[in-house]
Amino acid sequence: MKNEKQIFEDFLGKKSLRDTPQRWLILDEFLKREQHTTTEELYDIVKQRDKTIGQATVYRTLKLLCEAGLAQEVDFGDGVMRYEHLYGHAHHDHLVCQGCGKTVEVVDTVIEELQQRLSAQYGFQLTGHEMYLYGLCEKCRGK
Amino acid sequence: MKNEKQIFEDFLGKKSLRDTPQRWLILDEFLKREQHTTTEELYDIVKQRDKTIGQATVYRTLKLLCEAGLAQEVDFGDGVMRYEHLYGHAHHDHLVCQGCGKTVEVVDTVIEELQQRLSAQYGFQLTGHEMYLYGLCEKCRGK
DNA sequence: CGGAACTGTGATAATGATTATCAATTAATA
DNA sequence: TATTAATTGATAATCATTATCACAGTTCCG
Repeated sequence: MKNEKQIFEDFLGKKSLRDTPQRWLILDEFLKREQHTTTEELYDIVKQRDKTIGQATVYRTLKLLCEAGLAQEVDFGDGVMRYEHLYGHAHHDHLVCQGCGKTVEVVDTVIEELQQRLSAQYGFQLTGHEMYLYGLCEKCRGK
Repeated sequence: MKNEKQIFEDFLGKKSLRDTPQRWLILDEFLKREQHTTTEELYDIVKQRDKTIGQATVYRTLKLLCEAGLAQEVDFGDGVMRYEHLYGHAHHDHLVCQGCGKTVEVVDTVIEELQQRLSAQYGFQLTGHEMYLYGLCEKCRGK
Protein backbone atom coordinates (compact mmCIF):
# COMPACT_ATOMS: atom_id res chain seq x y z
CA MET A 1 0.00 0.00 0.00
CA LYS A 2 1.33 3.38 -0.99
CA ASN A 3 1.89 5.81 1.77
CA GLU A 4 0.25 9.18 2.00
CA LYS A 5 3.22 11.16 0.79
CA GLN A 6 3.47 9.12 -2.37
CA ILE A 7 -0.22 9.57 -2.97
CA PHE A 8 0.08 13.29 -2.61
CA GLU A 9 3.10 13.39 -4.89
CA ASP A 10 1.24 11.46 -7.55
CA PHE A 11 -1.75 13.71 -7.13
CA LEU A 12 0.30 16.85 -7.57
CA GLY A 13 2.00 15.39 -10.61
CA LYS A 14 -1.22 14.35 -12.28
CA LYS A 15 -2.72 17.78 -11.77
CA SER A 16 0.55 19.51 -12.63
CA LEU A 17 0.57 21.25 -9.33
CA ARG A 18 3.83 22.09 -7.66
CA ASP A 19 5.89 20.56 -5.00
CA THR A 20 6.31 23.14 -2.28
CA PRO A 21 7.76 22.95 1.20
CA GLN A 22 4.58 24.46 2.64
CA ARG A 23 2.46 21.65 1.23
CA TRP A 24 4.72 18.98 2.63
CA LEU A 25 4.86 20.65 5.98
CA ILE A 26 1.10 20.86 6.22
CA LEU A 27 0.61 17.27 5.10
CA ASP A 28 3.19 16.12 7.61
CA GLU A 29 1.53 17.83 10.55
CA PHE A 30 -1.91 16.85 9.41
CA LEU A 31 -0.91 13.20 9.41
CA LYS A 32 0.52 13.45 12.90
CA ARG A 33 -2.78 14.57 14.38
CA GLU A 34 -4.91 11.77 15.66
CA GLN A 35 -8.08 13.75 16.17
CA HIS A 36 -10.20 15.82 13.84
CA THR A 37 -8.39 19.05 13.19
CA THR A 38 -9.63 22.51 12.41
CA THR A 39 -7.79 24.75 10.00
CA GLU A 40 -6.86 27.04 12.81
CA GLU A 41 -5.41 24.32 15.03
CA LEU A 42 -3.32 23.08 12.16
CA TYR A 43 -2.21 26.60 11.33
CA ASP A 44 -0.99 27.13 14.89
CA ILE A 45 1.02 23.93 14.82
CA VAL A 46 2.51 24.51 11.42
CA LYS A 47 3.52 28.04 12.37
CA GLN A 48 5.87 26.61 14.96
CA ARG A 49 7.94 25.08 12.20
CA ASP A 50 7.56 27.91 9.70
CA LYS A 51 6.79 31.31 11.12
CA THR A 52 6.09 32.79 7.71
CA ILE A 53 3.35 30.44 6.60
CA GLY A 54 -0.07 31.97 5.97
CA GLN A 55 -3.51 30.82 7.02
CA ALA A 56 -4.71 30.87 3.46
CA THR A 57 -2.14 28.26 2.53
CA VAL A 58 -3.43 25.96 5.23
CA TYR A 59 -6.99 26.36 3.94
CA ARG A 60 -5.84 25.77 0.38
CA THR A 61 -3.75 22.75 1.21
CA LEU A 62 -6.44 21.04 3.24
CA LYS A 63 -8.74 21.38 0.25
CA LEU A 64 -6.08 19.74 -1.89
CA LEU A 65 -5.70 16.90 0.58
CA CYS A 66 -9.42 16.28 0.27
CA GLU A 67 -9.18 16.18 -3.51
CA ALA A 68 -6.27 13.80 -3.25
CA GLY A 69 -8.36 11.46 -1.14
CA LEU A 70 -6.18 11.90 1.93
CA ALA A 71 -8.53 14.01 4.01
CA GLN A 72 -12.22 14.50 4.47
CA GLU A 73 -14.30 17.33 5.80
CA VAL A 74 -16.36 16.67 8.91
CA ASP A 75 -19.06 19.07 9.98
CA PHE A 76 -20.25 18.82 13.56
CA GLY A 77 -22.49 21.81 13.00
CA ASP A 78 -20.68 24.26 15.24
CA GLY A 79 -19.62 26.53 12.42
CA VAL A 80 -16.07 25.26 12.05
CA MET A 81 -15.00 22.71 9.50
CA ARG A 82 -12.85 19.86 10.72
CA TYR A 83 -10.68 17.50 8.73
CA GLU A 84 -9.89 13.88 9.38
CA HIS A 85 -7.63 11.28 7.78
CA LEU A 86 -9.27 9.37 4.98
CA TYR A 87 -6.68 7.24 3.27
CA GLY A 88 -6.33 3.82 4.82
CA HIS A 89 -9.19 4.51 7.18
CA ALA A 90 -12.41 2.67 6.69
CA HIS A 91 -15.58 4.70 6.34
CA HIS A 92 -17.15 5.59 9.64
CA ASP A 93 -19.72 7.86 11.23
CA HIS A 94 -19.51 9.91 14.39
CA LEU A 95 -20.83 9.71 17.88
CA VAL A 96 -20.51 13.13 19.52
CA CYS A 97 -20.81 13.86 23.23
CA GLN A 98 -22.71 17.07 23.80
CA GLY A 99 -21.21 17.42 27.23
CA CYS A 100 -17.46 17.32 26.61
CA GLY A 101 -17.21 17.24 22.83
CA LYS A 102 -15.59 13.84 22.76
CA THR A 103 -16.14 11.96 19.51
CA VAL A 104 -16.07 8.29 18.71
CA GLU A 105 -15.84 6.82 15.25
CA VAL A 106 -18.41 4.14 14.68
CA VAL A 107 -19.55 1.85 11.92
CA ASP A 108 -22.56 -0.35 11.59
CA THR A 109 -22.70 -2.34 8.43
CA VAL A 110 -26.34 -3.15 8.90
CA ILE A 111 -27.22 0.54 9.05
CA GLU A 112 -25.18 1.14 5.91
CA GLU A 113 -27.08 -1.56 4.12
CA LEU A 114 -30.42 -0.20 5.24
CA GLN A 115 -29.44 3.25 4.04
CA GLN A 116 -28.85 1.83 0.57
CA ARG A 117 -32.16 0.08 0.60
CA LEU A 118 -34.01 3.10 1.90
CA SER A 119 -32.57 5.32 -0.81
CA ALA A 120 -33.39 2.81 -3.50
CA GLN A 121 -37.02 2.84 -2.38
CA TYR A 122 -37.19 6.46 -3.44
CA GLY A 123 -35.33 5.91 -6.69
CA PHE A 124 -32.14 7.45 -5.38
CA GLN A 125 -28.68 6.20 -6.16
CA LEU A 126 -26.79 6.77 -2.94
CA THR A 127 -23.42 8.43 -3.34
CA GLY A 128 -22.65 9.17 0.26
CA HIS A 129 -24.10 9.92 3.63
CA GLU A 130 -23.49 11.64 6.91
CA MET A 131 -24.68 10.34 10.19
CA TYR A 132 -24.04 12.08 13.46
CA LEU A 133 -25.27 10.58 16.68
CA TYR A 134 -25.47 13.12 19.49
CA GLY A 135 -25.64 12.15 23.10
CA LEU A 136 -23.95 12.08 26.47
CA CYS A 137 -20.96 9.90 27.18
CA GLU A 138 -20.66 7.87 30.35
CA LYS A 139 -18.74 10.54 32.26
CA CYS A 140 -20.97 13.41 31.27
CA ARG A 141 -24.08 11.46 32.06
CA GLY A 142 -22.99 11.20 35.68
CA LYS A 143 -22.98 14.93 36.21
CA MET B 1 -54.46 18.37 19.41
CA LYS B 2 -53.61 21.99 19.90
CA ASN B 3 -52.76 23.94 16.84
CA GLU B 4 -49.51 25.75 16.26
CA LYS B 5 -50.84 29.19 17.09
CA GLN B 6 -52.09 28.06 20.46
CA ILE B 7 -48.76 26.42 21.17
CA PHE B 8 -46.92 29.59 20.34
CA GLU B 9 -49.26 31.67 22.45
CA ASP B 10 -48.75 29.38 25.42
CA PHE B 11 -45.01 29.47 24.86
CA LEU B 12 -44.92 33.25 24.80
CA GLY B 13 -47.04 33.40 27.93
CA LYS B 14 -44.91 30.93 29.84
CA LYS B 15 -41.74 32.81 28.97
CA SER B 16 -43.41 36.18 29.50
CA LEU B 17 -42.57 37.23 26.01
CA ARG B 18 -44.84 39.52 24.13
CA ASP B 19 -47.49 39.08 21.58
CA THR B 20 -46.49 41.07 18.54
CA PRO B 21 -47.90 41.32 15.03
CA GLN B 22 -44.46 40.54 13.57
CA ARG B 23 -44.26 37.25 15.40
CA TRP B 24 -47.69 36.19 14.24
CA LEU B 25 -46.96 37.20 10.70
CA ILE B 26 -43.75 35.19 10.61
CA LEU B 27 -45.37 32.15 12.19
CA ASP B 28 -48.24 32.37 9.73
CA GLU B 29 -46.00 32.44 6.68
CA PHE B 30 -43.68 29.83 8.08
CA LEU B 31 -46.58 27.43 8.50
CA LYS B 32 -47.74 28.01 4.93
CA ARG B 33 -44.43 26.87 3.48
CA GLU B 34 -44.31 23.22 2.64
CA GLN B 35 -40.58 22.95 2.04
CA HIS B 36 -37.59 23.72 4.19
CA THR B 37 -37.23 27.46 4.35
CA THR B 38 -34.20 29.66 4.76
CA THR B 39 -34.38 32.82 6.80
CA GLU B 40 -33.91 34.87 3.68
CA GLU B 41 -36.73 33.20 1.76
CA LEU B 42 -39.07 33.74 4.65
CA TYR B 43 -37.94 37.33 4.99
CA ASP B 44 -38.76 38.02 1.34
CA ILE B 45 -42.23 36.54 1.73
CA VAL B 46 -43.01 38.30 4.95
CA LYS B 47 -41.89 41.63 3.53
CA GLN B 48 -44.72 41.46 1.03
CA ARG B 49 -47.19 41.72 3.85
CA ASP B 50 -45.21 44.13 5.99
CA LYS B 51 -42.69 46.29 4.21
CA THR B 52 -41.17 47.52 7.43
CA ILE B 53 -40.21 44.22 8.95
CA GLY B 54 -36.51 43.60 9.55
CA GLN B 55 -34.37 40.58 8.81
CA ALA B 56 -33.23 40.38 12.40
CA THR B 57 -36.79 39.85 13.52
CA VAL B 58 -37.13 36.90 11.20
CA TYR B 59 -33.95 35.36 12.58
CA ARG B 60 -35.09 36.00 16.11
CA THR B 61 -38.55 34.62 15.59
CA LEU B 62 -37.36 31.44 13.90
CA LYS B 63 -35.19 30.80 16.91
CA LEU B 64 -38.23 31.25 19.11
CA LEU B 65 -40.24 28.85 17.00
CA CYS B 66 -37.53 26.27 17.55
CA GLU B 67 -37.64 26.80 21.29
CA ALA B 68 -41.39 26.49 21.20
CA GLY B 69 -41.08 23.14 19.49
CA LEU B 70 -42.72 24.32 16.30
CA ALA B 71 -39.67 24.44 14.08
CA GLN B 72 -36.36 22.68 13.71
CA GLU B 73 -33.07 23.63 12.14
CA VAL B 74 -31.87 21.53 9.23
CA ASP B 75 -28.33 21.85 7.98
CA PHE B 76 -27.63 20.52 4.50
CA GLY B 77 -24.06 21.71 4.77
CA ASP B 78 -24.26 24.47 2.18
CA GLY B 79 -23.72 27.28 4.64
CA VAL B 80 -27.35 28.29 5.04
CA MET B 81 -29.57 27.14 7.85
CA ARG B 82 -32.99 25.88 6.91
CA TYR B 83 -36.07 25.46 9.07
CA GLU B 84 -38.79 22.90 8.83
CA HIS B 85 -42.08 22.26 10.62
CA LEU B 86 -41.71 20.15 13.69
CA TYR B 87 -45.00 20.09 15.56
CA GLY B 88 -47.28 17.31 14.46
CA HIS B 89 -44.62 15.95 12.14
CA ALA B 90 -42.99 12.68 12.98
CA HIS B 91 -39.22 12.58 13.21
CA HIS B 92 -37.55 11.99 9.89
CA ASP B 93 -34.20 12.18 8.14
CA HIS B 94 -33.35 13.56 4.74
CA LEU B 95 -32.52 12.19 1.36
CA VAL B 96 -30.93 14.95 -0.71
CA CYS B 97 -30.42 14.89 -4.49
CA GLN B 98 -27.06 16.37 -5.36
CA GLY B 99 -28.25 17.03 -8.88
CA CYS B 100 -31.34 19.17 -8.40
CA GLY B 101 -31.43 19.74 -4.65
CA LYS B 102 -34.70 17.91 -4.21
CA THR B 103 -35.17 16.49 -0.74
CA VAL B 104 -37.29 13.63 0.52
CA GLU B 105 -38.16 13.01 4.12
CA VAL B 106 -37.53 9.46 5.15
CA VAL B 107 -37.78 7.27 8.22
CA ASP B 108 -36.54 3.82 8.94
CA THR B 109 -37.42 2.55 12.35
CA VAL B 110 -34.89 -0.24 12.14
CA ILE B 111 -32.08 2.24 11.55
CA GLU B 112 -33.30 4.29 14.50
CA GLU B 113 -33.19 1.26 16.70
CA LEU B 114 -29.72 0.33 15.56
CA GLN B 115 -28.52 3.84 16.25
CA GLN B 116 -29.68 3.46 19.84
CA ARG B 117 -27.95 0.16 20.18
CA LEU B 118 -24.75 1.41 18.58
CA SER B 119 -24.60 4.40 20.92
CA ALA B 120 -25.22 2.22 23.94
CA GLN B 121 -22.27 0.05 22.98
CA TYR B 122 -20.05 3.05 23.57
CA GLY B 123 -21.75 4.05 26.79
CA PHE B 124 -23.57 6.95 25.16
CA GLN B 125 -27.07 7.98 25.95
CA LEU B 126 -28.44 9.10 22.60
CA THR B 127 -30.27 12.42 22.66
CA GLY B 128 -30.63 12.98 18.96
CA HIS B 129 -29.14 12.34 15.59
CA GLU B 130 -28.79 13.67 12.10
CA MET B 131 -28.69 11.51 9.05
CA TYR B 132 -28.35 12.88 5.57
CA LEU B 133 -28.32 10.54 2.61
CA TYR B 134 -26.83 12.13 -0.48
CA GLY B 135 -27.41 10.77 -3.94
CA LEU B 136 -28.98 11.25 -7.33
CA CYS B 137 -32.71 11.10 -7.87
CA GLU B 138 -34.23 9.19 -10.75
CA LYS B 139 -34.39 12.20 -13.07
CA CYS B 140 -30.87 13.39 -12.37
CA ARG B 141 -29.45 9.94 -12.78
CA GLY B 142 -30.66 9.87 -16.36
CA LYS B 143 -28.56 12.85 -17.36
C1' DC C 1 -54.99 58.16 33.81
C1' DG C 2 -49.65 58.50 34.18
C1' DG C 3 -45.35 57.12 34.19
C1' DA C 4 -41.58 53.72 35.43
C1' DA C 5 -39.73 49.48 33.90
C1' DC C 6 -39.49 46.29 30.25
C1' DT C 7 -39.74 43.99 25.99
C1' DG C 8 -39.54 44.24 20.89
C1' DT C 9 -38.29 46.28 16.78
C1' DG C 10 -35.53 47.86 12.74
C1' DA C 11 -31.29 49.64 11.21
C1' DT C 12 -26.86 49.00 11.34
C1' DA C 13 -22.41 47.57 12.91
C1' DA C 14 -19.81 43.63 14.32
C1' DT C 15 -18.32 38.88 14.08
C1' DG C 16 -16.03 34.91 12.46
C1' DA C 17 -15.03 31.46 9.16
C1' DT C 18 -13.84 31.08 4.68
C1' DT C 19 -12.55 32.88 -0.11
C1' DA C 20 -10.88 36.06 -3.55
C1' DT C 21 -7.37 39.25 -5.01
C1' DC C 22 -2.88 40.58 -6.17
C1' DA C 23 1.93 41.64 -6.28
C1' DA C 24 5.97 39.22 -5.33
C1' DT C 25 8.29 34.72 -5.13
C1' DT C 26 9.35 30.19 -6.54
C1' DA C 27 9.22 25.69 -8.96
C1' DA C 28 9.26 23.23 -13.39
C1' DT C 29 11.19 22.83 -17.69
C1' DA C 30 13.09 23.82 -22.01
C1' DT D 1 19.68 30.23 -16.99
C1' DA D 2 15.45 32.19 -18.84
C1' DT D 3 10.68 31.69 -19.35
C1' DT D 4 6.33 30.52 -17.87
C1' DA D 5 2.90 29.46 -14.87
C1' DA D 6 1.80 28.06 -10.21
C1' DT D 7 2.12 29.48 -5.31
C1' DT D 8 2.53 32.21 -1.57
C1' DG D 9 1.40 35.60 2.25
C1' DA D 10 -1.00 39.63 3.31
C1' DT D 11 -5.02 41.63 3.01
C1' DA D 12 -9.54 42.77 1.58
C1' DA D 13 -13.96 40.87 0.54
C1' DT D 14 -18.00 37.69 1.44
C1' DC D 15 -21.82 36.01 3.55
C1' DA D 16 -24.70 34.23 7.11
C1' DT D 17 -25.65 35.20 11.52
C1' DT D 18 -25.42 38.09 16.03
C1' DA D 19 -24.91 41.96 18.89
C1' DT D 20 -25.91 46.70 19.76
C1' DC D 21 -28.67 50.57 20.42
C1' DA D 22 -32.05 54.20 20.15
C1' DC D 23 -36.74 54.35 19.78
C1' DA D 24 -41.54 52.56 20.10
C1' DG D 25 -45.05 49.85 22.22
C1' DT D 26 -46.74 47.09 26.52
C1' DT D 27 -47.56 46.05 31.11
C1' DC D 28 -47.97 46.99 35.69
C1' DC D 29 -48.89 49.56 39.74
C1' DG D 30 -50.16 53.42 42.02
